[in-house]
Amino acid sequence: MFLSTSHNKIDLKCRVSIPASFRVNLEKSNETLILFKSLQFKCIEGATSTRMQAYIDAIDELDALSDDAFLLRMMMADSFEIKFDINGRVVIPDTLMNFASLSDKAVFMGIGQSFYIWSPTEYENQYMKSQKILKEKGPPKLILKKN
Amino acid sequence: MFLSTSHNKIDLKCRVSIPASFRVNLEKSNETLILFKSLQFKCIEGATSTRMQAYIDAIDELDALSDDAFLLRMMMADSFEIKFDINGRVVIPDTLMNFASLSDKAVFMGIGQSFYIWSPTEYENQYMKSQKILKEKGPPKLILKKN
DNA sequence: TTGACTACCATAAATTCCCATGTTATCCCA
DNA sequence: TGGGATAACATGGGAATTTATGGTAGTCAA
Repeated sequence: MFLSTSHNKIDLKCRVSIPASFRVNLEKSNETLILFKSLQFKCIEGATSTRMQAYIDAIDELDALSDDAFLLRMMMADSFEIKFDINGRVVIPDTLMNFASLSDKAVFMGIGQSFYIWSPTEYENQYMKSQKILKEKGPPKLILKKN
Repeated sequence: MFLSTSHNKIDLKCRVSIPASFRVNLEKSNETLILFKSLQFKCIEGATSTRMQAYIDAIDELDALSDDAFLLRMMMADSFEIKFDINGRVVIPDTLMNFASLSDKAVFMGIGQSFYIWSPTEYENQYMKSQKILKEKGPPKLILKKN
């Protein structure tokens, strides 16, 4: 489970510490980390190789000739298998730095099965948006049910 | 089941004892504790990892672009897997301290499947509110499900 | 030989672990 | 039933570890 949010620094070599709890999560399940462009947002998504496979399988379910499938494949093509240094840092590939408009700060946001890496401003926007939706529409139905 | 209410101290390191009965509850079922921002109140909610996993699984079931999925992912970002120290204390993450306006006292309130952590003043407010509703509207109609 | 990349070392700050202590609750036996 | 012994609990503090991050030296390729 990837949970919680943390703000880490990106240095001049595009190195950044992956939050310890995320790392532990990967080590526990003995998984490698994949970074790729989010399909929905202007951010990087991080997931285990297993989870990545699930995405790829989902694409196969689509009509192979459809525009959707085409777009998804193009997005997936920019995915990277990431190695850690001895201190738990990774280097974020240029392509992804640009895609997510990252410079010197990264916001790591655990969303359960995977996590997002945002630029601080983009993160702020999304957070505000969530607060607005929550105010207007209230919490998701399933939350209310289980209480 | 989490039941009863208790008032505990939060120290300078943001540590607080989880009421023993709650702890026993978690240990018995061999669960880890998750703390997160309540979607309905200005308080922290505590739940088991199993329960949280159910929410995570639910995200995949939803339309990935829907508001509900969006809110649930945000909820994960504001959730923390919490470890106990040898004395049954936990550290409350800064984000949650701020969200619930906690400083040096916490009110633990068991509500069955999960529990709330309030600041004393916020707890007082909610309690008064419940008393007022009870007076005006009378007790709630409760329909029990058959097992 | 330069530039990019990788592996490793160093350090300060934050976090975790564990021991100590007072207080409350529980037990047990007269 | 009273009261002392014992255990459980809540809380404080300090030592040890982990984490995030800066830096340097070595490696490979152009």
